[in-house]
Amino acid sequence: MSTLRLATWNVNSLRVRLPHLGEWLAANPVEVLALQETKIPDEDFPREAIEQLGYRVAWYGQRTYNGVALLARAPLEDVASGIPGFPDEQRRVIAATVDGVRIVNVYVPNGQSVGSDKYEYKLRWLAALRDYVADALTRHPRLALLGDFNIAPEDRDVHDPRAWEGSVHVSEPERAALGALLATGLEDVFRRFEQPEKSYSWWDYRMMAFRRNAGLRIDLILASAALARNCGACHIDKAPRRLERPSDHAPVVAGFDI
DNA sequence: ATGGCTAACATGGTTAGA
Repeated sequence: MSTLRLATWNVNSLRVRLPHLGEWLAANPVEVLALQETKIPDEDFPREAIEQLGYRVAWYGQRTYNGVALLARAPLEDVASGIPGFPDEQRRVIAATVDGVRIVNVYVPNGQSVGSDKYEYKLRWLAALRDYVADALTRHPRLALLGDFNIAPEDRDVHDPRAWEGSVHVSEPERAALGALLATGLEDVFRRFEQPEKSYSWWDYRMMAFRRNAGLRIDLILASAALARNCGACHIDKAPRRLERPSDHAPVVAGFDI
């Protein structure tokens, strides 16, 4: 029996956030960390800088946009990039098996605005992800799907549900797509535990949104039943959002007995 | 009021994020 701590963090440029990443991992030596929006082409990935922090790493990135990486203390096995059968130039998914647990790290498309081409892409992308995860679950009973989902699951995950009503990140089709993901046999482990009211993981850079706690909870850790039942804790760490030049997202952490 | 910040790319203004 050991503890597997999983974390997810949209760093909004790994280059800019490397100092924060080093500080955070020193204080929070999780076993696995899923990063999104690395914004670095594969050939320029700062592998040595990550390894010096004591982690192995697998990455799948591109210039300027998107990009994901998986950091782990233990070896990353059966690394897979993208969604099989869903050709996509945008690099948003990387998966690996760590300590016998399948980890799928996702950066779900933003969707821009309801009805836009990007919104339609987001829904198509989520449908493909559902099929991918459903298939993976048949081979990996212990599976975690974590990352930036760009969907607030419920109104309590939104600072001002009235203002956001019907808009991208909360619209009914997006929430239905998240529901279809959960229906494959996954659970949002954050809600297994008592949490502070108005818990969010993202705050706009503008209008002093962080100081006003005007945020959304869109960064999630979903676990299969076999994994979720052994989840001992889950929390959002707001500390890095208070630093100088922060990411607009905060890390989310969950611990599992495996 | 569709702005407001931040990052990338480029080296000033556009694109994108959420």
